[in-house]
Amino acid sequence: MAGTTARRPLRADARRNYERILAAAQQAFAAHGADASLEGIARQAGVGSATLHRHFPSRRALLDAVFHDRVEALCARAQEHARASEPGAALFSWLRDFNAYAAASRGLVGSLLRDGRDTDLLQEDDDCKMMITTAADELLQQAQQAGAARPGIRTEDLLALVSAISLAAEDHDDDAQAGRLLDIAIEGLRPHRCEHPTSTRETFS
Amino acid sequence: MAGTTARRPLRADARRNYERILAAAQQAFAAHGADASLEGIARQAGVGSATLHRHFPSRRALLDAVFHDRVEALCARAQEHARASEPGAALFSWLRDFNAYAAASRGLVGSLLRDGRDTDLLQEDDDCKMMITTAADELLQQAQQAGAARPGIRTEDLLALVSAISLAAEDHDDDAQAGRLLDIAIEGLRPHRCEHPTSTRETFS
DNA sequence: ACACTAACCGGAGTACCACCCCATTTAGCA
DNA sequence: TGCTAAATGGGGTGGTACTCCGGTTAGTGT
Repeated sequence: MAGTTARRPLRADARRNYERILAAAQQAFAAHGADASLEGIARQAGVGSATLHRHFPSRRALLDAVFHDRVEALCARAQEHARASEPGAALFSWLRDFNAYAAASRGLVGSLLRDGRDTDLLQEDDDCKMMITTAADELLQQAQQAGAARPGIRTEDLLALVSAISLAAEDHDDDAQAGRLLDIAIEGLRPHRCEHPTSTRETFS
Repeated sequence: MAGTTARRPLRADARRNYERILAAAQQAFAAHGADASLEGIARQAGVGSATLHRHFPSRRALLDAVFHDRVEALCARAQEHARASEPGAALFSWLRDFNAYAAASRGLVGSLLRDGRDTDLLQEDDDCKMMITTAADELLQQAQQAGAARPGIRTEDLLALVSAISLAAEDHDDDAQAGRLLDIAIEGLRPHRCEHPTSTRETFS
């Protein structure tokens, strides 16, 4: 199930066009945001619009493909953080990474985290969201167990919050703002220090 | 300057059409979000699309007009809160009001708070954003002076954060989520209680 | 080397959309 | 009641997403 890659080797010309479209889309999304013209991407790639729509049935699918590598890298960093730092620092550092990745590739968050339920068809290849959710979930749980994050927080809310922040900063094209908003959010994720003066000190070994 | 209303009495039929468009837009935005078809709104209002574009040069202008009353009411509530509660509670209650208003009228936040700098023309009648900014600024400053909110926070960031939250919850159409995210954000706005044990006690009279 | 077939292509077509031009209509006033 | 400036909206332009289908080509079997 979930046969995202290579159900059959794909003919040489098809693969060539696929790559061209991907390259053009990467440029276009970077230049004009996630709602760049698909028609224009096809033109730029030197293929007919039908070809684009055949390879990528929805704009969402195209964005997914374009950002797949980046998302993979981001999730890899989550594991690095988890290995290198204590749980709280790992989570918070990763959130900043998330923000940085979002700022570096416009439209990534807006399209990847935005729920796909408005599109009538179910996303079969929604790896990106899945990957990020898994990564976030692990970091959050570990942080919560270590007492570095409030226990009430849900993974979906955490992701919604940081992606909302990245999206907002993107709209205002103010990268510094994302950092400031993230500061506030992170402060809000921390446990209330004065209310539980006992349990927040030790680090579980 | 800033002649937003009635530069000349406006002919009777013009005003009639203006109102019709406004009513149709209100319905359409509620039903299909802020990116409802303007063409459709004109059709629904029984006027030509040119008439719509004459009265409202940009989608933004139409949204501004549609939500003007609601924004006014929201700002009025800010003053009520300021009068009735202590500064911190006033600010936080108002943020929840903000969220509730946003949830009640889809597209309000997304369009009103989204910076207009992508549209080439300057907004001459951007009352809504101005009004909200003013209201938020006052509540925030009072809360900060009373030590109920961290001093580093900027009004623009506060608004960006809460509107991002409302927007995110709107996208997921999950009203409860907005509340949870707001909880986190508000916690992040509060001063670090343990770090400044001295100055947070007295209330400026 | 060649032919055959399924995979693949892309131009042309449909159905939307925002926005504008300008000939026509109409409200308000003398 | 007649005049004129204000207001109208049909229709045009140029853009978008997405689909159909006749033609082309890659890969395979012989």
